Amino acid sequence: MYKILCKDGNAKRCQLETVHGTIQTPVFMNVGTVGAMKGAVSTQDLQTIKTQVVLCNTYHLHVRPGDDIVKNIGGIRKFMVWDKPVLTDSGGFQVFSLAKLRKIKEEGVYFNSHIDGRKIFMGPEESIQIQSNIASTIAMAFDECPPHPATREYMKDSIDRTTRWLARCKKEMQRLNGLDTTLNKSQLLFGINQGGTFEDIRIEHAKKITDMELDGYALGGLAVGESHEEMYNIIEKTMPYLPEDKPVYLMGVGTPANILEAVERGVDFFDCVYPARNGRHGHAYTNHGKMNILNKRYELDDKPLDEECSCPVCQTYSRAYIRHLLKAKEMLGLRLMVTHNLYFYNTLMEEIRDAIEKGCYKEYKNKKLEGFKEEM
RNA sequence: GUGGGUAUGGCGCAGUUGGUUAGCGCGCCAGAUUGUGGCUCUGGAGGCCGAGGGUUCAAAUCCCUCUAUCCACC
Repeated sequence: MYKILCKDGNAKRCQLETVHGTIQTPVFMNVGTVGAMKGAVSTQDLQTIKTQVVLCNTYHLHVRPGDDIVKNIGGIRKFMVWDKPVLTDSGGFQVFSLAKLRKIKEEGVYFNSHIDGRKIFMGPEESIQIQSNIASTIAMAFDECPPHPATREYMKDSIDRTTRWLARCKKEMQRLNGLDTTLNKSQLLFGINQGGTFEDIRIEHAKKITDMELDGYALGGLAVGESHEEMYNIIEKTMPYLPEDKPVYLMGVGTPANILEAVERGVDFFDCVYPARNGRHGHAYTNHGKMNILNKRYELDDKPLDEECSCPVCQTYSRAYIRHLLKAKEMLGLRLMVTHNLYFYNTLMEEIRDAIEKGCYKEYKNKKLEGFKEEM
């Protein structure tokens, strides 16, 4: 079901066939943590901005509305009215991002809910059960995303536990996919490689999880504070130890430049909160770099966010108007910014796929990176 | 008209018994943010403290006059 269509250097143009449709890679998954894109972007809007996969979060959906409710309604895709693939993150990242609200034990993680403080236990089995209830297309293994920097000792203990958790995830997934009551019996499971910036730990871990024969693999624990060079180095050093006939997902990354570099090193899947979060905060991504629309210089600017962009927002609204909406804290401003940014990212991925097919990825990448450095 | 209150950056306010370069919130101007808590954080600009005079080594702070404004009463 995962096919390599062509390669250009290490850059891969592939497709992943799933029960919910075929994903063309490299792909940027659009983050909709609680079953909704932030910024009032509807799943109807997603059709026009070329979204292929929506990423939801296990922990967040478990806390609210509850995965039992999602299952009762018929799964997350029916719930949010989105018939294409959905990937659920396992809650592993919340081990990192909600560090003050949790305790890690061998059996799993004890959280205090960020909503009402109540105790929540999530281990590998629970995470997979929740993801099965949500009925996403792809489930992620429950891991620990270790902090950066971390000592060698901490990192070794952490990835050993993550490996043990992965075995439990796989076992639970096999059990659930065999039950008649399961909504998506073809749910895929991706394992997550960890090891921080320690090359040898990364490689050792990559070998171990490759042996466990999962449907796909992810590089986790990157873009958590290390430099870009360290991140690119880890990708380069680790990729040879992950199977080439399986998709690879670089979790939580990143900027358009990060994505261009990672694709060149063979990565298929990406996701990042940047286009949505930075959009809400006034940053528009354009072919000429990142623009802070809140800056005074755009007060009277009647040009679109990006003159080379053909998204519905750029066809209609001016920088000055969008700036005004954000200043006035109008919801429409957030929506227009996020819509444009997601369209920009999705279009970037389309161009990347096209460049790989044409065998001119390197030239495309360099030209693109030059453009990002230009001043508006 | 009488009595009382208040005048401090664009707005709203702190400024202790007078004591070094007058603070705070919002706003403004910038910057961060990488498997999302519609957040949060970090910088920066901007004030002859209503006007004039006096007391004092020293006044946003005490005294006098004026101006503006608010409240109550006639």
